[in-house]
Amino acid sequence: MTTLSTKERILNSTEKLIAENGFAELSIRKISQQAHTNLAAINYHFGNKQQLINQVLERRLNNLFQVREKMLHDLNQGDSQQTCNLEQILHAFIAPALYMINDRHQGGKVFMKVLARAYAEQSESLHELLATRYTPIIKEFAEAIHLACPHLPRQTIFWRFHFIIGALTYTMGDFGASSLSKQMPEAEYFNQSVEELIQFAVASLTKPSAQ
Amino acid sequence: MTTLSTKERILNSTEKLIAENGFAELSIRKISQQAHTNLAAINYHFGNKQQLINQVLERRLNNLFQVREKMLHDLNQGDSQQTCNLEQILHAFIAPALYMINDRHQGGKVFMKVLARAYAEQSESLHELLATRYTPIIKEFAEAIHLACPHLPRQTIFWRFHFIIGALTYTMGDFGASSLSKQMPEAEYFNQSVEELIQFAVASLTKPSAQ
DNA sequence: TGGCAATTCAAACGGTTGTTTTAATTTTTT
DNA sequence: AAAAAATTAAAACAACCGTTTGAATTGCCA
Repeated sequence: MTTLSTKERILNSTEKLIAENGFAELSIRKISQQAHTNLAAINYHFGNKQQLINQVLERRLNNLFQVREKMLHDLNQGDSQQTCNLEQILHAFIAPALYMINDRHQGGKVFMKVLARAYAEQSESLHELLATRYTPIIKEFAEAIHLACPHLPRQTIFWRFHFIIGALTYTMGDFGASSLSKQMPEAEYFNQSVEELIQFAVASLTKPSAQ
Repeated sequence: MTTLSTKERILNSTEKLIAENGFAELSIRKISQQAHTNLAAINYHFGNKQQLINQVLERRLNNLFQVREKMLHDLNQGDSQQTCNLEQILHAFIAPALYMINDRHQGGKVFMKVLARAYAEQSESLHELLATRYTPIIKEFAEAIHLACPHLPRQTIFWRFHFIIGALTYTMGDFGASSLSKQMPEAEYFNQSVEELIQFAVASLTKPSAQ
């Protein structure tokens, strides 16, 4: 166990508290207590509560989208035709998010609940973050899917990709609370959910659109 | 405009405030103000804040699941084989939720955001409500899907139905906040989302599992 | 080692929170 | 019309909220 800086301890504690009790019960007093620091340290390091929450989101989202983008680009690199397997594309989008959950050391498991909650709260800062910084990557993925699924109209792809993101977000927030997880070891449940979600996404994009 | 009872006005105001600002900013003072009543009226009619929130959830969920169940049973009635069209089954599950959103008079549009937020907050009362009262209906739907999709193992169906519920929940919470909606009239956007989501769900259950 | 900057700390600020109490008012019943 | 019950209202409760202030402490560079 390495010693963490005050700033890091505050970020980790905030993440944990949001995941456990939601935004409604979050207070900087509880945060400072959990982080074994003083109340004023939060305002000193982050300005105010909202900016602290923003940094909790940014810290991990930057990493997540970076990994996704790298995995997608590595696919294009290997395939000279610029068109790659649909399953690989969806893997590049879904797996980093779920692997993040399983990585206990980085605390990603905790963060994914934070992310799901921020979605639901329609946090302005999160919406802005996604709209400004991450839409380019989302569009890159949509474009790659379009190349892999020429049988589907562009608009249908946007819709279905939207729904896939929904299923992913919902599943991430559900981890640890699902009744299914009690029927098998957690690790097995996790691995299965990754595989099932990817297969689900592939299936949803494979069948030609009706009409 | 009929005159509503104090109790109804409190329920409606609570629903609206959660939908607009989330649970984090919800206070019974804002509720009583919006409902044009006194602060103490809330505790008088509902006991405390949490019980009020529970009733907000129950009021509409009871109706939603009732409609879903009726539509599913009507399908089984008409089809003597007990096996009915997959699209019809998914329509019976998805459409009532989205129609609820579009029904302004009943305020369902507002409620669906509340529901999406309660999901994300992992509200204990909501989880209990879903686990005790509504799992039977969920299982009925899963069983109907199983009959309509004999090519898929039972467990795969449970997974994919779970993901479909995720996509539905995510979409419901997204209404009014999506950037897509700005590109076309709201009514058209709504109708299209219903159709696209059903087609998405059908597609995800049509392709045989990859094994 | 002295001095300067960065950080931590305790204390207090004004406001808001959910809930309770007590009195006034309305509605219903006798 | 009188009495009883149900409902609304105003006021106060203690507890907690996010933020600020100013002094104490630490770490770092000269």
